[in-house]
Amino acid sequence: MSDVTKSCLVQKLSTYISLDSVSQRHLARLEEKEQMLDKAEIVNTIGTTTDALYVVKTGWLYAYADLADGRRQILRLYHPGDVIGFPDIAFHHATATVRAVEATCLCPFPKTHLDSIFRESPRLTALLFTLAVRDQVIFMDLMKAMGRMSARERIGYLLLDLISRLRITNTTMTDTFRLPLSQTEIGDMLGLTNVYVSKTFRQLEQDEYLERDGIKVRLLREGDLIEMTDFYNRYVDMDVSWFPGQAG
Amino acid sequence: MSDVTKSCLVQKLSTYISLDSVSQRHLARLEEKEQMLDKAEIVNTIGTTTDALYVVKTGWLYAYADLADGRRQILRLYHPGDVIGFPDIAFHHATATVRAVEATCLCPFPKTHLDSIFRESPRLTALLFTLAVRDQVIFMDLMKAMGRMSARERIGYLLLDLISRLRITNTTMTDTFRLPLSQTEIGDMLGLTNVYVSKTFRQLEQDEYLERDGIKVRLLREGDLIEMTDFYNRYVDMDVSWFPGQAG
DNA sequence: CGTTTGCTTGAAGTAGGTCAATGTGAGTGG
DNA sequence: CCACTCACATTGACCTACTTCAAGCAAACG
Repeated sequence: MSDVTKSCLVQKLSTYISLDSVSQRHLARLEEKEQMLDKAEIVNTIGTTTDALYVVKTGWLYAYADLADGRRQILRLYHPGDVIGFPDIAFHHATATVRAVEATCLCPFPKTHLDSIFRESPRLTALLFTLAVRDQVIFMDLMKAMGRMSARERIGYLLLDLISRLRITNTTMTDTFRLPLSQTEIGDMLGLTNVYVSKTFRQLEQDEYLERDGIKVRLLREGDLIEMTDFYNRYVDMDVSWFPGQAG
Repeated sequence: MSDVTKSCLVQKLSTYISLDSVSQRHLARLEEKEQMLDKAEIVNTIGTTTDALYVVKTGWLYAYADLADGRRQILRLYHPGDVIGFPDIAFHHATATVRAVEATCLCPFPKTHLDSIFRESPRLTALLFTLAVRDQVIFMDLMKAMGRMSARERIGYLLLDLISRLRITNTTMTDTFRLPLSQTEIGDMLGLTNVYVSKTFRQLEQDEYLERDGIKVRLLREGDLIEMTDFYNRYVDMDVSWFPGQAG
């Protein structure tokens, strides 16, 4: 049982619903194997075929796509307890390249493990489905930021999103968190240049929205940031009331 | 049976997998009722609670979010055969406002109908899950466009996405389609102003990428547009090979 | 200890925004 | 059938948020 309780995946999913033993057994199968990655190492390349998904055990990663002329868009970030590769189960070829931000530990598992979850655990299925559509909502929030917000607002939005995600599993976290992304990477997430990210960060610092200390960021006026960016925390407040009941 | 074959939902889903009679019966339940909407009428407002989802029978609609100062982002478009409201099943409150682009017919159904699909039809569940993650991929494609592409590229991307979606159900369509969106709405989808949308459209016309005739658009050099925008058609090429088999 | 990677800062350029005027077709009431 | 309105498209002049280019610096790293 200690193995199960150590799993970030189980820990993350448990914050939403209680997991019966059948569900826990299904989830445990997803973390049977381990694979270590160095900083900047690539998990899977866009356009290649792959049968594997991954549970993130430690470290941050991101999925991105390149344009022909070198422009790059980072599409999503993965933290411990997240599953990499759901989008790819819908297609024959990987739709994005995934790269490790830092040294990382992953647990690969085959697509077919999902199949058995769909057949045997309606409750877990409902949760996975709900998380998939919740991710859609989070993408739409981000689209609102990218389409209609200034650089300052976008960066504020990103910081709020990050701290909210980290709080899912780290309930003791207050206003400070580790941000292991370079400013070029932040720009590639938000559609900005590294130069302007730097300038905007300095401004936010000067206006006392935040403090930085190396890789650490401290949000000084989170409430003001929330108001500035019209931020809504999608990581709490999920509706699980309609889920099918627990299996025996 | 003629009722079932007339359903855009069944028609759309049938292009991906064969639907057994159990699945068809489940889907038929989603279109038992009908509701008409006028142009510009609102389906549900952001922040309100709702128990209903909707199958689109005829007409276009869109979901959007407003910022405090009047800026607006259109988040997604709905066409006949699409389901409105999946994102909302994850939350207690609606995450966006949905409005009819033109006169529209919807079929409302309660969340609980999904529950029974999850329990009784693993194959349909797998399809719905796959469509949800496919939508994620489409959002990420759009994010790439919004984050890293010029106005010209973004508009090209939108036109390609639209024509590809329309081709799912209208297999005879060639290079011309009806575009009932105003330039303000197109701008609100792509993070541009109506003024610049107008200027960019004129340029695209002048460079002979397209022709316009009132509400109709004709793509003259679709291949060049695809290359320009690095477009990948996500509406074909889905992987359904891993789905659970058909029920009896 | 040289090299690389990332952050900062400034100067100059540009894609797209803002503002404002004009045109135009679709509806609507008389 | 006409006059009026209204929503939408177009166009031009001007503006600015962000980019590009370039240089200098600090920290990490082999």
